Amino acid sequence: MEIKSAITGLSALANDTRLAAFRLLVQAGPAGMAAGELARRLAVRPNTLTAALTILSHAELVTARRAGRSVIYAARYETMRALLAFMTENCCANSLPDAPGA
Amino acid sequence: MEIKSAITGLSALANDTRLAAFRLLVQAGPAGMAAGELARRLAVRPNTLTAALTILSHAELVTARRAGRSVIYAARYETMRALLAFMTENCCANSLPDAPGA
DNA sequence: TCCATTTTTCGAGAATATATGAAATATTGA
DNA sequence: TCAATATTTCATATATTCTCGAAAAATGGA
Repeated sequence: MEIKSAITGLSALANDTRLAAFRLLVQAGPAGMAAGELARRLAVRPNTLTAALTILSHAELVTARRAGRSVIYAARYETMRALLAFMTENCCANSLPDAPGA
Repeated sequence: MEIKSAITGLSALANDTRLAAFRLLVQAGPAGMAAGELARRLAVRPNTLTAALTILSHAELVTARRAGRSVIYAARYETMRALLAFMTENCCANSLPDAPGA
């Protein structure tokens, strides 16, 4: 993962609504969750949630698929895994395992 | 780590200058690096770097100590470790190990 | 087709973030 | 004390982010 992608991912998750939405989607698993259901659980307006999901989607942290009238969103685990790997490898170098400054 | 701290940390790292500064500090190890040296390597103005370091410091991702005329900054590995742990546990639930959606 | 449901798009405004020049502060040594 | 070095603070201008109401678009069923 490149720095640019990492910052996009970090930015996407660095927001209450988006982080909460992503966590719910992770819990929901591959089956995902409808946008409306997400909005209800997070107590945010539909259009606000759409904005949040658009940003998460642009960061490739979620996918969207239509099912009837609903749009089902699901977490993209691979991207999250790549982001965590980047942070561990590039930001923690080989420092964290030994914890020299902890 | 609480959600609030996680978002503070994610926000702090979600910026080119700050992420680059943090990476340099991680590479520098516990010895840290002077603000001026960081500014030179990152090719940013001193006051811009101060702003970046202030945000990282507020997120408890770096520490500062004065050494003569210089101020030495160092990465706080413990906070970074806690942030990664939070992201792994709370955002990836138990999903990532099995990679059901990858 | 008509209507209800679900989600998205649009436009606007408030709030926040970012980078800057200039000035101020802290430290050292002559 | 004075000057040089290193960093921070301040005020500001620009840019971006965030949320919202209203309207539009997509879908399914009567």
